[in-house]
Amino acid sequence: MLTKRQKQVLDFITEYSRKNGISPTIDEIRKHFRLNSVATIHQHLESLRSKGYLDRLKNKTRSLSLPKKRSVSDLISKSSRSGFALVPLLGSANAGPATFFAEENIEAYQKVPRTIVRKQSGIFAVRVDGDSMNKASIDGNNLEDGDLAIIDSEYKSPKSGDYVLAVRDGLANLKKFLRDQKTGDVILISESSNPKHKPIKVSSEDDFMINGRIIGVVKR
Amino acid sequence: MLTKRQKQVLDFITEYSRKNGISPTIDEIRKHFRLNSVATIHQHLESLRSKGYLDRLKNKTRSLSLPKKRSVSDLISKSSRSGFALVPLLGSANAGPATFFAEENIEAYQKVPRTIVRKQSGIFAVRVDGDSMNKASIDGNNLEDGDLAIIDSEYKSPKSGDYVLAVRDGLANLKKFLRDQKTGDVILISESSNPKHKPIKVSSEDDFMINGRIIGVVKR
DNA sequence: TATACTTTCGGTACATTTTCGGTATTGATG
DNA sequence: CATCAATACCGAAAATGTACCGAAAGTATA
Repeated sequence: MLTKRQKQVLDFITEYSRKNGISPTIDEIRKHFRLNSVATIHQHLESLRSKGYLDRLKNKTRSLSLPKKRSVSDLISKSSRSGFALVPLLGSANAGPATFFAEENIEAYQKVPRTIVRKQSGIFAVRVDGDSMNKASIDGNNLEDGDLAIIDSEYKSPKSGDYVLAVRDGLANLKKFLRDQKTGDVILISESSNPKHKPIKVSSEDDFMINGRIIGVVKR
Repeated sequence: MLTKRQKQVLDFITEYSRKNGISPTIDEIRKHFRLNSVATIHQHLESLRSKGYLDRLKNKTRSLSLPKKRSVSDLISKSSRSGFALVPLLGSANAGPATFFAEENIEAYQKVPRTIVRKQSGIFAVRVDGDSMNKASIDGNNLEDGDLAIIDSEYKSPKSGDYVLAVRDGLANLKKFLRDQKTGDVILISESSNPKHKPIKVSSEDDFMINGRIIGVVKR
């Protein structure tokens, strides 16, 4: 299909674009190959275009682009049009340290009905791990092992009775949030069939923070 | 596609907004680039807007905002740049009817290391349901309940010994594929610690089809 | 209304792409 | 072997696009 030189040029454009976020100018390509005329590169680009390996606009600088790969990005845009949102799944709650709010820790992008997720941003999902909340009810669903809890991370000042993702001493947990009327103390409840999960009273010295509210459940 | 300068301006706006929670004024952008006329910046903003990289309100101070669209496709391209692919997760194998190869049934987009997925297309994931393959070993991993099997759907002519996603009478199953040397018959094996799973001999009348080969496992 | 911003206008300099006519090299083919 | 076709390359000029300017006019808002 492609000649050796054409492939070299295409590879260079691909690499350059990946590194810099924008495509090179013809002259930059010329320099890279230590040629003397931009006309040469221009010809290669024209060949690549006619063979379908490259898209470009007339007379526009840095307008080279690789033809779309049909598959994934197509599906993505379709899903967001059709009543679903894609929210990042950030591992398990009730499990590891709460350092997981980093991009590297996105396991997957979960399709969630728009009936649950109405906002555009600030939403993520965590996997429910264990039985500590299996009697909690969110929109009629309880939170069982393996389910996904959908979290609104922009809701950080919970009211008594809210279900939240709480981080205490670096550990993330799904809990019911209660505030003692008199003392103002925060109490975290496990709503579980398993009596070993006791309420936790948060003292002011604790390294404590609410990471968001549970706004829905996706059953496994 | 953006020009170099346009990209610089967009990057500055993105950073500034992230840091300050509010977008910059045109004059602040001008200062940052040490230019002498706000008209220049104004032009860049107009270009960015017309290319869909920026939303803004007329005559409103600090009304620049990044369109929501960009986030997902950004993540996609980022994830593919950083050693991962996003593959659609199409429900459970060993479970329902094999009608799930439809777009509506995508549950999520799973991040999978490029060490497993080397191709651009034709890859999807299914959830392993049950213990029927828990003694199978794929790259040293066995297939336990809740794991994800990564399938290459463009590999439809398996060799004896391959692990495959097979569909028989409308039911999808993960199996080991064997072909009888003499008769040419196809036999599907469950590699399980549970002896109740018996080998299945496929007769030519069966509605039978190989949907792809298991190329990897993502442990849960 | 004062002032802080945004928008519009006309114009310059420079950067980049496109076009044109032409040479050199290679490999296949009658 | 001569020839043809395809590829790779060149230099220079023409055409187009991009980045920038200063000044003035228009809008939002305290």
